[in-house]
Parts: sequence; C-alpha cells; structure tokens
Amino acid sequence: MPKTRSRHLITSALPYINGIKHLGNLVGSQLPADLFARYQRGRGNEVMFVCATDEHGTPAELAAAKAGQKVADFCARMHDTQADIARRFGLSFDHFGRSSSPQNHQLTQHFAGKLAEHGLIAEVSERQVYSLADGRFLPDRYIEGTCPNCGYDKARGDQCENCTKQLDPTDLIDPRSAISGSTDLEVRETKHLFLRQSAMREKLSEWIDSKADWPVLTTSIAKKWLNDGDGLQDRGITRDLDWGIPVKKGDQPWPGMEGKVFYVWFDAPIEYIAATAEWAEARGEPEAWRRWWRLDEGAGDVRYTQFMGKDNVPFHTLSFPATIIGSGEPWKLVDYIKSFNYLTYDGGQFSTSQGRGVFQDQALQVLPADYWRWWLLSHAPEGSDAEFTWENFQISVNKDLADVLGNFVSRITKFCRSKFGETVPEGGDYGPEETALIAALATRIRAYEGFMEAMEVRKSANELRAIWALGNEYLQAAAPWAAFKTDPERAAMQVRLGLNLIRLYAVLSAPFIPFAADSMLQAMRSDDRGWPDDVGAALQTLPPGHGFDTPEVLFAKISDESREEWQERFQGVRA
RNA sequence: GGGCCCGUAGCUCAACGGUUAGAGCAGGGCGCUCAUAACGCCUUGGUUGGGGGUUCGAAUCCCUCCGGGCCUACCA
Repeated sequence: MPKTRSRHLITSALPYINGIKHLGNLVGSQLPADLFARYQRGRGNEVMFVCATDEHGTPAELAAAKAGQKVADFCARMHDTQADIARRFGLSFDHFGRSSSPQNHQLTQHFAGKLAEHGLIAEVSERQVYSLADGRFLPDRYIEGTCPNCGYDKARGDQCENCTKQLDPTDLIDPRSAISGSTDLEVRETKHLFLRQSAMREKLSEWIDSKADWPVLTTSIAKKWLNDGDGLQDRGITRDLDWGIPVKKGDQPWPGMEGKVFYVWFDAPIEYIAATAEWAEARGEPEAWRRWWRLDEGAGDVRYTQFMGKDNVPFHTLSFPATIIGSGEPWKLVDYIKSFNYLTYDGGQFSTSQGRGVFQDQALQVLPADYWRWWLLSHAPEGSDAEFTWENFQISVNKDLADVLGNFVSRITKFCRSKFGETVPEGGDYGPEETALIAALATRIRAYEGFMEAMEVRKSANELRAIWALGNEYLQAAAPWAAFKTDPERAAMQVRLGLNLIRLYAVLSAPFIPFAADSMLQAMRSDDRGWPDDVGAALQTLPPGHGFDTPEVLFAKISDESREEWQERFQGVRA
C-alpha cells in the first residue's frame, strides 16, 4: 500500500539562557517534542525539528554580570553548554540555534516592519523607573520596597508576594533596585512600541475557536487572555536594553527608537523560523528553510506542532500568531499546540532561580539519559502536575527498563548463546503460539501508533511497556528451555523469533530510549530500523545464520544505596 | 479579588452520560528455572474528596463546600 510521506515541522519552547535547566524544563517541552520527532522520522516521514536558546532579556544580562562576563560571551558559552547537554540527552534537533543569530535579527526586524506597514504597531510614551546606580531601566519586578497595603518590606514592583496585591512600582514605599539595592531611582519618560493585539482580537479568537482538538490547557489559557476584563491588551515589544535585537523597521532605521531593542518575547518565537534558516545556512542551501515556513513556497503540506510548558501558552496562542497574521504574509501558522503542566520535586516546585530539584547536568552525572527519558516521558505532566520522587523513579525504572525490557534481552540472548551459539538458529516452523503473539503484537503496535500520533505521551509509554511484556509472556508460554530437550528445532524457531523481537523492540522503543535502542540494534548487528507496518515480516528480518552479540546488562538496576545517596545529595539547594 | 485545572485502589494514573469503575507498581498466593532474586499466572484492595440536584442511568452534567495547583499581561 503506497504511503504518502507527510512533513512535520516540530518546535520545542526555547530554553532560556540564564542557566542550566532542570528536569521540569526538559519534560515540559524538549523531551516530548523529541519523542514526536523521532517517532515521525521512524515512520519514514520528513521532519524538521528545531529548538534554540532564548538569549535576550534582563535576566540574561544579570546572569552574565553575576558570572563576571560580557553578555555576548556568557550567552555563547551557555549556549554551548546547553547544546552539549541536549545532545547527551539524545535530543535530536535538526538544528539548535540561538535567538541572537543574524537570521533572527533580520527576521525580527522584518516582522516589525511589516506590522508597522499594516498599522499594527503603536508608539507609546511611558514613565518607567530608571536606576542611576545600575545605569538601566528596571522591570517592575526588579524593584523592591515596602508594600503600601500590608507593610511587607520585600514587595516587588509588580505584586506583593505577601498579600498578593497588584502593585505599580511607584506605589512602593522606600523603593530600591533589586539588583544593586540602590535607592537612587527616578522615573523617566521613555517611548516604546506596542503590538496592537487588541486590533486582532477577533481574528485570533476565531482562529482559537477553530482548534477544537487542542488540549483544554492550551485553549483555556488563550481564551482567558482573549476575554478577560477588557479583552486582549496591546503588548509592549521593545525595551531599553543594550543586549538584544536593535529596533528597526525592516532594514530601515526607526526614528525615535534609537538605542532600543525588541522585547525578548517578540523575537523568541520568530527564532523558530530563524533557527530553520540557520539550519539551511549551515547546510549550504540558504533558501531551504522557506519550504517549511512559507505557504507560497512549499509549506502548504506541512503540519506544524509546538511543544511547551503551560507558562508559554499565551505567547504561542496569541502574541506569535498575532505577529504572523499581522504581517499579512503567507507564513505557516501552528496546527497543534501540545502543552504540559509542571513537574514537581518531592512536593515543591523545581526552581532554576532557587536551585531546587535535579538539574540536567546533574541528572546525567548520575544515570544515563535513557533512564531519565523513560521516567519523565512515562510520567509526563499531561493531565495535571506530576511529582518526581526518588522512590517512584527507582521503582519504575527498575521494573520497566531492567526487569521487563533489559531482562528480556538478557534471557533470550544468553539462552541462545548457551544452546545454539551466537548465531540466529535455523529450523522449525511457527505454531499457534507464534501466530497469536504476532496478532497480539500487531494490535498493540497499532494502538501505540495511535497514541503517538495523538501525542498521548503517557498512554504511548504504557502501550510500549505492554509490547515489551508480550515478549516475556511468550517466552514463558513457549518455554524454549523445555522444548530444547524434546524438540530442538522448535526451540530454534522460538529463539529466532525472540532475537527478532529484540530488533523489533529497538525500532519501536527508539523514540523513548534511543541510546538503548542503538545498543540493541548493535547487539543484533542490524541497522534495519524499518517500521513494522507488517509485524510478521518484521520478525523475519534477522535470518538463520545471522550473527549477534550478547550485550552487557542493558539497564543496571538502581540500588537502594544509590537512591538514598542521591536523595540526600539533591535534597538541598544547588550552590 | 477574578479565572482555569485537578481530586478515582496504599502509590502513579485510565475510563465519548451507558454492562459489575480499569491498568501498572506495591501487598498476598501459585508456577517456571532461560534470565539482571529476573519472568508468567491468579488474587486482595475503591461510598470515584463531602453534600445536594438533573437523568431511565452520573466518576462523567449542574450547584455548593473542602483540599491541592496554576494563571492574572514589565521574569521569560
């Protein structure tokens, strides 16, 4: 049956540059996006999977200052660090770009120019707090002072965390800079550009309403912003900062906006496009990105899926679409937004700024990536927030990876080695048990495909695990160790099937556990990653006489001692 | 203050308003001996957070209360 090769554009929310991310950031966007990308590639479809570091904004400047580095150097270094960690987690980006790239400068300025042409940019004069000691304007939350409502002395300029009252920075008593503590503050007039989202409210609203199949989490957040209070508000898209994309109208200067840069949340989603352009540039076909993003240049058949944590939803459902639609140009809009809740750590929140939880580099120091990938994906916070505990992690990983899958690989390869040698044995024909197994596998594999297509991450993991378990059930029922004594040919057939199952499992499991999948294929001396559209045929891939290697333990178990040690080590706050 | 989400077995989660609310893990029993003391089979366990309502029928829809979480536009 001829299969059309579909095209998938996949983006993961951009990790912010200010530090190494924790596991919550991973499970909320990059990891499920990678799962989907690997699956689609596995099905033979064409995939463009891009991500990038999000490098602009005040926190990046502050993190650089804290590290004693120039912001450009800090970002370059941190980008390399994050890219290296991503690679070690097996995140299969076609390109991992930087929002500070020349491509993003050009595209961001282009979009701003187009929006201005269509009357969707307003220039607004505002009064903002300037810190003379810090030499910069301060975002509201970087101003601290005493709350006029409750008297709390560490209230922030946007809200008092103690009494939750919304504040204006000028409301604060004895305001000071949260960066330097300086009280040498003054209010200055400054002009900024606003994206007139309010003018596009109707269009955005219709567009969201047409997405009936999106997760509730996604649409409810979007609708809230569209309909709350006076409806969708215009959003400032420029800042008085040094580091960022200079405000320009296309390639022309923007009178009155000299020395200002675009707001990070204006340029960050545009980086999805720019990262694809970076990819094209890197492969020496500078225009190749356009067939992914321009409806008039070949992107008509692209399905675009975005992955993100719930905190990113407003920007992806409203601001970025407003930018795309408002440009009046035929850019590709997102087709599906998969959003996630948060992962919590032993009852509290993971926090980059507070150093709470397990960070990505630490996780990899302790265990191979596949352990984390499996646990995080099989417990993805889809319906509600999910909790990470070391006990749960140890139990699920040991059971699923070591006992169910790893041990299956061990028992079949070691049995074959001892009875037939390290070669796929010859002889024997399928009986009813084998026919039943193939039917059961086919049923479950089709279900697995359905869940993966729908991005039902937990359900996909459950189904995959059940597929692994079928191998153990089969071996138990077929009992080649018993058959070997009375009917060696039959045992040979059973073992041959078992060895082929290992290859089949490698192919099916690769989206979840790519490193182990590679080990399994290597052990079977196979590079056939063909998707099992026909399960019976897939189980004939390794022919009699084909050599294999008996692998080392695929997944070592996590001992109680290790678990306790890590529990202790990661209990506190990271320095 | 306003809004949204969640609450189902000891734990983590399923269940388009429709048989007797299901899985995995944990617990109990039996079996197997190829395997990482692994695997398989069977099994205990629930007043679906409380209360009220709609319906022939509610975990599911409505109201209310309790508990948890998130968002609320200058962190990104």
